[in-house]
Amino acid sequence: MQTQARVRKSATLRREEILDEAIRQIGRLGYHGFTIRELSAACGMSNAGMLHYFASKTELLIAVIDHLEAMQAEGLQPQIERCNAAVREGRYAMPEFRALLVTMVQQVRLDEELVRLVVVIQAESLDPAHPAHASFRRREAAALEFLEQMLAPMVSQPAAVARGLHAAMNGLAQQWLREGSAFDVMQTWEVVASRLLSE
Amino acid sequence: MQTQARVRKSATLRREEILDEAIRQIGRLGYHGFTIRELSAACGMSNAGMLHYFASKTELLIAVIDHLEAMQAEGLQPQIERCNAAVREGRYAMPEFRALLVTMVQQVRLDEELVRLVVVIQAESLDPAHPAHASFRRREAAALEFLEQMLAPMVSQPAAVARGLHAAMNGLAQQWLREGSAFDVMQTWEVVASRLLSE
Amino acid sequence: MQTQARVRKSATLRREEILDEAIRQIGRLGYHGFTIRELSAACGMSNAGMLHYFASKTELLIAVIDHLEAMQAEGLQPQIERCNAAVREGRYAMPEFRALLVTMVQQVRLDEELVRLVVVIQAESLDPAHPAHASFRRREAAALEFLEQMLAPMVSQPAAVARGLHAAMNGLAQQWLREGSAFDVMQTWEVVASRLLSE
Amino acid sequence: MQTQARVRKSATLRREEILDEAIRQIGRLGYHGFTIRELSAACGMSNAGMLHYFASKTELLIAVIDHLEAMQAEGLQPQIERCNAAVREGRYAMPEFRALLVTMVQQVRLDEELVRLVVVIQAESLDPAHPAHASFRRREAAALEFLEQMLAPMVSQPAAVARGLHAAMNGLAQQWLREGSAFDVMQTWEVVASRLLSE
DNA sequence: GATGAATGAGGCTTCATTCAT
DNA sequence: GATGAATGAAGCCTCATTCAT
Repeated sequence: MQTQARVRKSATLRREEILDEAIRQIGRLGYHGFTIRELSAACGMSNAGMLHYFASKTELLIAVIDHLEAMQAEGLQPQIERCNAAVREGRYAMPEFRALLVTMVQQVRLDEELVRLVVVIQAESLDPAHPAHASFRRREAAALEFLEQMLAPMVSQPAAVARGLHAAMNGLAQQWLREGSAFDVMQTWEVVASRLLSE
Repeated sequence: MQTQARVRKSATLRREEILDEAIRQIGRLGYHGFTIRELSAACGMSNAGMLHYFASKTELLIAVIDHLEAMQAEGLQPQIERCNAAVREGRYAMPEFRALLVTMVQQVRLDEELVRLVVVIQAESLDPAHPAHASFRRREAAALEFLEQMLAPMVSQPAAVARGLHAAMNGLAQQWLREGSAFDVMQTWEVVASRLLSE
Repeated sequence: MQTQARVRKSATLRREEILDEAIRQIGRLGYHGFTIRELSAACGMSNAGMLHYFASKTELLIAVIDHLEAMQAEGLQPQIERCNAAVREGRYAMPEFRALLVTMVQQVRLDEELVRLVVVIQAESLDPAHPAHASFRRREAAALEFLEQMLAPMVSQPAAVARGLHAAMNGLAQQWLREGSAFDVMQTWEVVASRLLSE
Repeated sequence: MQTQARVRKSATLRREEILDEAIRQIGRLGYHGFTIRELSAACGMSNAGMLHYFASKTELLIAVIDHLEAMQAEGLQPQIERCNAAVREGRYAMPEFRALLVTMVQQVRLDEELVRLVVVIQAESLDPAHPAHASFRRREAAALEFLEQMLAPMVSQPAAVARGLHAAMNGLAQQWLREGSAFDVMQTWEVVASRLLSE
């Protein structure tokens, strides 16, 4: 009866590995559907070994969301900065804003797994009892507020357009995930965004 | 000896009751999150009694989706018919089409629980292994196809606009559910639809 | 791959069987030490089958204690009644009281397993966080109060003697359990009780 | 580069600290209920760090019991010596013996935690499979033997009185622990011991 | 001297389901 | 038509322990 070879890795590396696999599994099955057992198996470690890094299923979800938030912020920060700069300088920020919107949708193509996670948890977390409920509520409110603020000098109904952009972006991402990348998101988004922004 | 209070209800009635409660629970917790135990408890019956009507968890989900499909079709059919009629008669169907779009979004307000179910299962069923995967894929494809077909004579990029409308509708529904009906969907939709449809 | 033969018994019978075995196991290992797995195995049923009758480990303990209380009350009730009667009638209740004390200690010999349970849980439940803490506190307070009340007309320091009787009874039971019934409890108790009661 | 704050303590000191905390925790939860994790946490060290001093849970228990034995012996030795001296010198040892008994019970008040440990493990170790079973059996036998031997020239039924004293002492300690020191043990003991010893 | 990483075993409990009644 | 009894599998988590560092 031989014991499984004990692999020993650095904590940071392990955590990253785990988060990576967790994004995949939670993105596929949601918080309710994924299991620690399968996750740890996929990470090549024991059930208990996994809980050494993230003490509970919920904690894992939180960590994954934090990770996601960080990654998305990182990718968007420069462009957001450029928008804010334009506003500060009193310039008409439309070009920067459109560039930002394009970048946001590009993420869908660049990191499909991350987007899948967002789309799945977003819907699952509608339940007030869901551990990510508050977090995603805040997230959405912030996004809508930012969009509206940017749109204020550009369009006549900034609040509605902000909601429209946000809604369409998410909806398109979901279409794209469902259809197995069978259509050109970027081009579709080009059309949709143009129409929503044109007065 | 007095007759026991008649708790025995007609099968059809019971099924309807169960489906009703199932919509609520699956809409809140998804397929993975809901449990037969809680569902049957909420229906005032035993675990096994419940499975007497729907033989398995999956079968229940299927039944719920069929029910949902029927209800939504019922609500939309007249308006769809009017659209098709206009097309058949060679008329410009825009007014009928816009009326249909408005009705679709109105459902969000009229039957929140039904919409919650759709939104939640839609996202959860992105997973190819999900029991509703195929069904929702078909559903979405059909919707997009119908929209595109209707839009063909109206706008220059019918496919993209169809996707935009569909995406925005779903996205708005989700916003509305998350924010506890804190904004005016109908008005927002008015703005969004107008912009997506205007050339 | 054959499934274990499904034995089906009446609920009351099962519950009794389970309680019986639970008394044995909890009496040996305490609440912290006994496991549902072993208990259910000893009852010839599955882990989950066991929880069909008692929903949790704690609930089982409570049930066992209730059972124990009932059994002990049943055994002592007539004698207690006789004591109370003597008091009511203004008689000197010493003979009845001594008979009661003897009966109490006799239980130790008659149902060793029950006594083992009491002795073990009594000590374990000193911890305020123990699920039987409140119950055993009440139990002891009631016993002491009853004893003191009975002793009031008989001895000069009824409170202390009550405590002494109660303490000695428990301590002797424990000695008897530890030494494997290697001495004569009844006779020892005769001596101890006489000395505690004699003025 | 500054030297890390010296948390490193002498091994003996650490051991003492651990034993001290172990007395508290085992006294509260028993051998089955206490966990190495909580114990080490309370000692401000890691799980593994703890096992560096005591290689296993059982070994810890043994060490705690040895410690306990040493402490109790230390407190009682002079008085026991005085008793033995009296006997050796052919004197009537009653005064010395009664002083010893008083000292024994005084311990209950002086080191509540130690007594709690004794009371809890005493009951838990009734189980022959308990790691302290043999040890506590020996301990009790020795105590009873000593008491009986001392009592032989003093009372007519030395064996029974020895058991009575031992039983009452333990029982009173338990009452005192359960009721949160709500009564005067010393005074109660005075009464009980007097009665047990008077012919 | 002490720790973090890792594990196998097992803890309680829940789940969907079966089956006899 | 409906239920209570029962189960195997699995779920999350905790435990004592080992081992390399």
